[in-house]
Order: sequence, then structure tokens, then C-alpha cells
Amino acid sequence: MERNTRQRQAVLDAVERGGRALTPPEILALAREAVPSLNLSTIYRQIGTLQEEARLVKVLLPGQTPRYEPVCGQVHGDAGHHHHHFHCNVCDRVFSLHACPGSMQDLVPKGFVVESHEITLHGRCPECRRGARA
Amino acid sequence: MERNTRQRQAVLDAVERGGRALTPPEILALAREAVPSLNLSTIYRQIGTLQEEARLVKVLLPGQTPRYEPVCGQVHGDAGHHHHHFHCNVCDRVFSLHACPGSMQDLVPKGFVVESHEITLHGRCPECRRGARA
DNA sequence: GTGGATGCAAACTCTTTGCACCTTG
DNA sequence: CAAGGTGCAAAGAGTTTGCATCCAC
Repeated sequence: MERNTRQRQAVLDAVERGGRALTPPEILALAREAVPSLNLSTIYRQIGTLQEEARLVKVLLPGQTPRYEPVCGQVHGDAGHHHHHFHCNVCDRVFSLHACPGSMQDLVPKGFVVESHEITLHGRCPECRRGARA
Repeated sequence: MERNTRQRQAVLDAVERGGRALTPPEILALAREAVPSLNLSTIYRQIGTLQEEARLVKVLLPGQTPRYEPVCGQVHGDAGHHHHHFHCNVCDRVFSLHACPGSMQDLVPKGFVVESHEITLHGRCPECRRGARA
């Protein structure tokens, strides 16, 4: 599963051009600019294989449909670089953050062992900060 | 929408007896001990009204189906007390945490405004800390 | 007795799968 | 030319809704 089809290239381009975590329908819309016949199931299948190849990461935010972002969108080339996300309450877009407060071991009562953590921030992105877009 | 039906009582009891955040099917299973005819759609409807009455909170963890916990399971009686959750990687149970690191505004680049945050910790609960249960 | 609640089944949304056709290597 | 990929449509999982019946007040 790594044939270089127009569809595969369109999906990769879309995810990279997006510059942020995209939902499958968002990827479809972007990728259709290159390949109008593109189908949602192809998106899902490519998402699957691209994840296996570690070229894409699934971004899960509480209560939201899964999104996907390219692995090498950041400064560090190492796959799966630890980071968190910001969700804009207005435009519903998701942005990657590069800061992390570090260990959360002090948040838990005695006896619990923290192995990992996820932080999601919600608020307004720069674009939506002004301009009272509902 | 606050009639005291057997079904409503069974759902409330189930959620309180659970002692932790439960999924709709888990609530159904527990509540059926009292009312065997109980239907999943009734669970969902009661979940809805109990949330409106602030007797239940929806607990959303990244990539997990929604769970629900009673509002007054904690020390503070005030509804909707801000808290976070710990997910045990071994037994898959979810525990409430009462600590919070506070504002996360310093995690975001300039221009972003943080209005709220969610933190999910993953690891091992005291019970699963030893005893190599898969 | 009346209006809200329930149970069942159908509708919906999101994702996955089966299958015939098409394309890459 | 063969293996794998694509598009379409149908199947699944989880949640919601329409509707006739039932029951708490």
C-alpha cells in the first residue's frame, strides 16, 4: 500500500497545506481541488495507510471528531513529537501548540502513576479574537 | 421533565452506585437490575434531562465514548465544579481529580485567548499499580 | 384524565467494507 | 499484466427522533 496515486498525493498535499489538524471532510474538500472525483472512503483509507507509515498523526480532542495532522509539520523531524492543541470556539479550527507544562504527577492523589497526559485548550484564535463572527 | 418514574430512579441509582464515570451501555446494564425492561433510548433521554438539571455531567476523554458521572460525587456540593480526569490504562476506569494547575494562557502563542482547558492523565490507578493485570 | 415518559423502530452521522473497474509499476 | 487503489453503495456502531402506548400526578 504505497503506490503513488494522484489521490494519495492529493491527500498528503491537503494535510500539509492545511497547516493544522483537519477532519476527514476538510481533507476531502482540500484534496478535491486537485482530484475532484475524490471519495470520502479513499480519504479514510489513505488516512489509515499514512498513519501506518507514520506520516500522519490522529489528533483526538474530547468530544470532537478525529482530526489528522502531518507528522513533520513541526521543527523537530522526529515523528510523534509531544505537543498539545488549541481549539478555537468560534471557527472550530484546531492549532498545534509547542509548549508543555511538563509532568502532571502532582495533580494526582498518592498511589496513582501518571504515564502520559493530554491537554486541550479552548478559546479564540487570533483571527476570531476580534470580528464578532458567531 | 422531572417525573419520578421507576426508570428515572433506576438511572440515577445506577450512576451513583457506579462511583465513577459510566458509558450509556454500562448505565443500562446497571439500571436494568432494577428495571429489566429499560431501553437504551430511555437512558439517553434521562441522561439528557439529568444533565439539564445539573445532576449529571458528561465526561469527554479524547478518543473515548462519552461517560457520565453524578455531579455531587465530590466534596464540593456546587454543581459543575471544575476538575480533571485520570484514565487508568489497565482497568480502563476513569477517576476524578481535584487539583488543577490553573491558567494555561502561557502555553499559547501571542494572539490566542484561552477560555478553558481540559486535562486528561493516563497511567495506573492504585489498584492496578501492582498486579500485572493486562 | 392529561401530559409527560417509555419502548420500539426507523432515521442520522460517521466510519468501514464488499465489489467491480481502473491505474501504477 | 498483475496487484493494489478507487468509487460507489451498502453495512455497521452509536445516538437521536417519531409515534402510539403507558403511567405518574
